[in-house]
Amino acid sequence: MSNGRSLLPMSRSGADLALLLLGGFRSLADAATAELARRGHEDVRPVHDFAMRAIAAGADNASELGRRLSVSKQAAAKTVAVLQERGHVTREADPLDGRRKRLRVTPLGHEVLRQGEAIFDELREEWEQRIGPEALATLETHLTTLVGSRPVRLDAPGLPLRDLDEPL
Amino acid sequence: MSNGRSLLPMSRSGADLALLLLGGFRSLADAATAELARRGHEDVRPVHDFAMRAIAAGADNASELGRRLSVSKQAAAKTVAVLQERGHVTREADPLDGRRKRLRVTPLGHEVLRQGEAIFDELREEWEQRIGPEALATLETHLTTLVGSRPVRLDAPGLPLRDLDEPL
DNA sequence: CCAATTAGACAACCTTGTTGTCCATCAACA
DNA sequence: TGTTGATGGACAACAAGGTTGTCTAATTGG
Repeated sequence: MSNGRSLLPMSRSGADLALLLLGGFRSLADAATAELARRGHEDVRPVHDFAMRAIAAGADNASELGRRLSVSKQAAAKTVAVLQERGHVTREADPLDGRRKRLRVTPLGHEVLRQGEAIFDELREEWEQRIGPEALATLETHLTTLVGSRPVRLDAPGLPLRDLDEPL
Repeated sequence: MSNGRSLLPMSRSGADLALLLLGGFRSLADAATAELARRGHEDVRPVHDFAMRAIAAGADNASELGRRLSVSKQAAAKTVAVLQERGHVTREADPLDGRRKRLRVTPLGHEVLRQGEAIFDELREEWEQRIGPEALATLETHLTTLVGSRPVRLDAPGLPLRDLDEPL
């Protein structure tokens, strides 16, 4: 009686659960990336969205961004470089601190953020229609309980968790 | 009554849902990788586990492995190379087909698989204890409905989905 | 028997991370 | 004021895990 439902033909292994979660994420992320591309914003990945969001939320220099994203400042700087190249953020010298380059999300960047958000919300609604709003809400509640609010890194699943540049 | 629970301070955005799913996966995967390392199997990532499982399940050459993992045969070959180097799989000439190198999971490889499975199952049990077995089962059922049984790729979330080597 | 397909090797490259080093600037304190 | 330490950023080198493209050898099918 280790499992009262052993008659149902469904996955009960921990590994399958993990794959299911990953599959869920990828479904959403891939669909969103594709849709964003269709709307004219090529090659915007979750990482970019996430980074812009952090910048908009106050991480206005590369080092700070790295800290928020739990990533080295060098990695953050690289991401910033591509965002800048695409015109999604600007970098200008900080008049108050000669070391800093102040980051700001451009109107174009904000537009991308807005559309990304809308697309994710549409996808979520689709899911609501498929399993019902209550079921989805419950799922979210439980996941929140399980995952907690630890910061989530967006990079490749399976990288070793290491100490980062200048740890807190 | 668009949402009967609007008083609860929880996420209702599609992006948060995605992050929650990713967070769930990473929680499990990171914990499993760490625990596996603690048990003496350093640096075994989900990709390796997944690949070994496919090999054990019959993908006994690199090209076939690539197909099963939805990855180019070259990428599969690289993975095989590290598995071989670690003594988790062997590669020997196929006597029936001079082109093929037949892959086989070694006893050590099987041991890693076994332990990995056990660890994931333990993690799942932990989750069961935190939200209850029924809740977790429901969550799995719903997720299965939503993501279906499409093959899930384990690589970095956010890579563009492209046509692969020698498409089906 | 020849043409097409397939397995694998090899090389070059991309992306997104990581270190490590180095310099300029700021902040703090004797 | 001046030295010392911390911080921001740039640059280079490298790793992991993907991708393509090209090439050879072996097998398979007409």
